[in-house]
Order: sequence, then structure tokens, then C-alpha cells
Amino acid sequence: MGESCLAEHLGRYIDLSAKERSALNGLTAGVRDYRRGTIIRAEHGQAGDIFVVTSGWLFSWALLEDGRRQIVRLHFRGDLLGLDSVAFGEAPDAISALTDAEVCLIDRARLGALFAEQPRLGALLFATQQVDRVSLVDRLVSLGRNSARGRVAALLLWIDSRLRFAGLPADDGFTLPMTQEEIGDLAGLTAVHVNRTMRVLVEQGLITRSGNNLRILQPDRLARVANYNRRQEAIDTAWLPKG
Amino acid sequence: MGESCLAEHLGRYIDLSAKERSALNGLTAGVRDYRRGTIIRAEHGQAGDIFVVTSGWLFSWALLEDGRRQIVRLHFRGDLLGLDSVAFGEAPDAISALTDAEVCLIDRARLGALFAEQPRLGALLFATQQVDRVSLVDRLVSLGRNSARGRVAALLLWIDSRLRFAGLPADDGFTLPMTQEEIGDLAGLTAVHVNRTMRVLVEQGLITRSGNNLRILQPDRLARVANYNRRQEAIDTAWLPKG
DNA sequence: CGGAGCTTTGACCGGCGTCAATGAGAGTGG
DNA sequence: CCACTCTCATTGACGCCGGTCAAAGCTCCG
Repeated sequence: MGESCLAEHLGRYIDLSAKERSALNGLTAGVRDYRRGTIIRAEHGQAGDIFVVTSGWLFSWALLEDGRRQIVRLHFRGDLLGLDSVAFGEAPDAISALTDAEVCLIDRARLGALFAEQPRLGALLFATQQVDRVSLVDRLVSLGRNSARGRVAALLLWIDSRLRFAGLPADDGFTLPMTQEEIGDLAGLTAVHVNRTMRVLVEQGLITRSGNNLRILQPDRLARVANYNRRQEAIDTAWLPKG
Repeated sequence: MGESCLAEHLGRYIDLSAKERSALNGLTAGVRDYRRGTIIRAEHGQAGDIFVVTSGWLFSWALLEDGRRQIVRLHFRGDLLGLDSVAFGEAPDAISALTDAEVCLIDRARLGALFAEQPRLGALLFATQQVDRVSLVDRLVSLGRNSARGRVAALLLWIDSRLRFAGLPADDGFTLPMTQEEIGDLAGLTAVHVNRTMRVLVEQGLITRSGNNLRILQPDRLARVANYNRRQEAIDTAWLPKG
């Protein structure tokens, strides 16, 4: 693509000028490939790199003492990760590759310079963090108050919307590169109960499955089951400083 | 206090120069008082104001269709709220006053100018958002994977640590200005079960209660029950642009 | 053909929700 | 000072959702 991956991240929210794109190009510090299953960053390890996903699915997760796992988020093309390293010496959660994946590294020092030289982009970066945060809040509400059916439904809708946002194909359903164990770790359920729950969703005609492929048949009913809020990001550009 | 409330927010993380403090002073746009129970911002309403808590406790929350409620976070003195309004036209969650409270308004347009004129502060603001995010992730993990005992324990430890961070007294325990219903809405439980769970924590000698006052007797054991991670924020100042 | 990993299904159980009753304070008006 | 009410805390009985354990198919791969 020859274009900065950070431009890919920010360009999803507003139009960037040519000058801004070239400024973002200067921040990349190489590319890295990971195989499915690789731990990119360990919990409690050095917080480390900042990077943007260029292909594949990643996920961040935390382990409890008894060995149970909670997957916090999935990450797709365009997502910016590892920013917590600017505030924590020790990684608060782990990051792994769910599929084979490629990421594009960001130079932390030059990220600082970006705030000085391109204040509009700095402010924009700040704004895009809010979108991220709201998405976490939605998941938190789902885990706190939804039934198993609601949690799985919310998860599927969330994945669908994130895939579309990332410009990945989702119109014919999508391929879930996850075991039911992993879905359970995302939804706060056991693998067994994920199986039962998804069967019910199929029986109710809300979704279909064939192999790893999943298709949402009745988005509206599914959204009601999930207590799902369709959110509209709309970065307030009036607020941003001049470019 | 005569000092900008934003300086109160940022000053918790790093030392600010006199010049920076005065720059932050220019951002305040007045003060507002709320009585206990007031809805400061409604879900799905206009996203609205950005402000810093100067006294009292606030909380943000979401309603499900069946009337159940999930409280997302508590907010204390120094916390910066309403930033999601830079990315969403419609408020993603509601904000209410848990006790009588005072907030100090931030001028959104001048917040933009801050990124241009004080890039170090802009970058710092960006960094402090990460602390916030990690705290949300911790709560998400707790709701996803902890038992009722673990959730309540995590909640208490989290409140304790946030009070200390805000410079509020917590050494002799703290006063919980909440009903058990509200604690349940925070922990994703019913009020009845909160009652039972806290009784067990008392019987096990982990905490004591008298009236609304709560004291943590055995922080370490409580932390184990809660799967609680003591986090150390350490803003990486090497990363920040020059002041 | 055999093994490994995943899915699916059944049986069973316990944690947490639901419903309901009682108690404990705080506030209000007489 | 004493009803009366309102809110919240507490406790018990009971039921269901989702966890646990176990076994049986299914697919892929060596």
C-alpha cells in the first residue's frame, strides 16, 4: 500500500491532507509478522511497542490466577495498539495473534514529535481514543448485565460492525477464526455454554452457521436480544486546532 | 483553590511548570453545582460538556431496555469527564451525581488550542486517557470472570485506590455513599445478593462495616479474592515533546 | 488407521436471581 | 413525644441459568 498505517487508522475518521499523510508516514518504524497463536506482548511483561494492525485479527486478554481467561477486545486492520505503554511500565494485558497477522510499528519518540508538529493530528489521535473507550464501555455493560444469549449476540454484532468499519468483507456473513472456547473467553462464558447458546440463536432464526462462517439473519432482533446500541462516531472537527 | 481544575487532573501524573499551569487556567469556563441524584448528562442526549470533578462523587451509567442499570464507573475529584463528546454527537452513557458535587467546566474550543500551543500538555492528556482505559479493562475482566465475591471485593479495592489517588481520606476506611442497589449496579449483581456477599466478606474478616462506613481489614486476602492487580501508573515523560 | 483438537450433547449441581416478609432508621406531621 | 410513611438493609424459600463433568461425534492431519 505504500501508505502509513497510522494514516489508515486516522483516515477512517476524517479526511487527511496530503501533508498530514506524509507526516504520518514518517512515524512508521517497520513491519512485523506474527503466526496464529503468537503472544505479541505478555501480561506483566515490558509494555513495549506501539503498532497498527495491517492484516489479521489480534486480541488482548488477561489471565486470572485460576487459569481462566478474559479476552478484552479483538483488533482488526487499522486498530492502534499498545498505547497504554505510554502510561504503564508493565503491560496491563497481553496481546496475541488470533490469525496470522501483520502489524506496522510506530516510533514512540516521533509520536511525541507529532503532537508538537501536527497538533491537529495529535488532537485527532486523542479523539479517536474516545471511540475506543466507548466500545469498551459497551462491552462492560454487556458483561455486567446481559444473559448468555445477550452476550453472544452483542459479541457477534460488535464483530460485524468492527469488520465493516475496518473495511473488511461482512455482507455475506464473516468467518470467525475462533474456537468456542475463545468466544467464551470473550463473552465471559464457558465453551460448553457458548455452544448451547449459539444453537439457540440458530434455532430462533437469528443467525446461521456453516463451518466457521457466521451470518446474521435478523440484525434487528439480534440487537434487541443483545441490548445493542448502534453508535455513530462523528469526530467533532470544529474542536480540532488548525492543520 | 484558585487553580485550574485541569491542572489538578494532570498534576497527579507529572509535575507541571508554572507556565503550563497558567495555560491550563485559561481553559476553565466556570463552575457548576449538582445535588445528589441529579442527572448531569442523559444517555442519548446531547453529548455536551467537558468538565473536571472538583468535589463529590459522580457515576456514569447505562440503562437496558428492561430497566436494569449498569454503572460503568465512579468519578472522583480530579477526574476529567465528557471527553467522548469530541467523538460522538449523542452521549453514549449518562452521568449522575452520587453525592452533592461540584464540577469545573472546560472550554472545548480552547482545549483544541491547548493541543496547538502546549503540545506537551496535549500529549500528556492523551497519556492520561490510557490510565482511564486500563481501569475500564480491569473492570471488564472482573465483570466477565469474577464471582459475586470477587466482583464486590474488586469494587471495594478499586474505590479505595481511586480515593487515595484523588487525595481523599481512606486510611480509616471510607464512607460509601451508595445503596446496595447501586453497588449491585456497579458490580453487575442484584441488591439482595450484594447484601449476602458483603456479609460473607465481613464474616471472613476481610472487611468491616458500620453504617455507611467501610474498612478493608485484609487488603492482600481481599485482593486475592478479587483477582486484583495493583497497577502503577508511570507516565513515560521521555516520550513527551518539550514544554 | 490412529490421534489430537474441537464441537456437540446429556446429566447434574451450585451460584445468583426472584419474590416476599421483616426489621431498622430517617423524616414528617400531629 | 408518638404514629405514619418511605427508603433501605436483611433474611428466607425457591427456581433457573450457566458451570462442571463426561462421553460421543467430527475433521483434520500425520
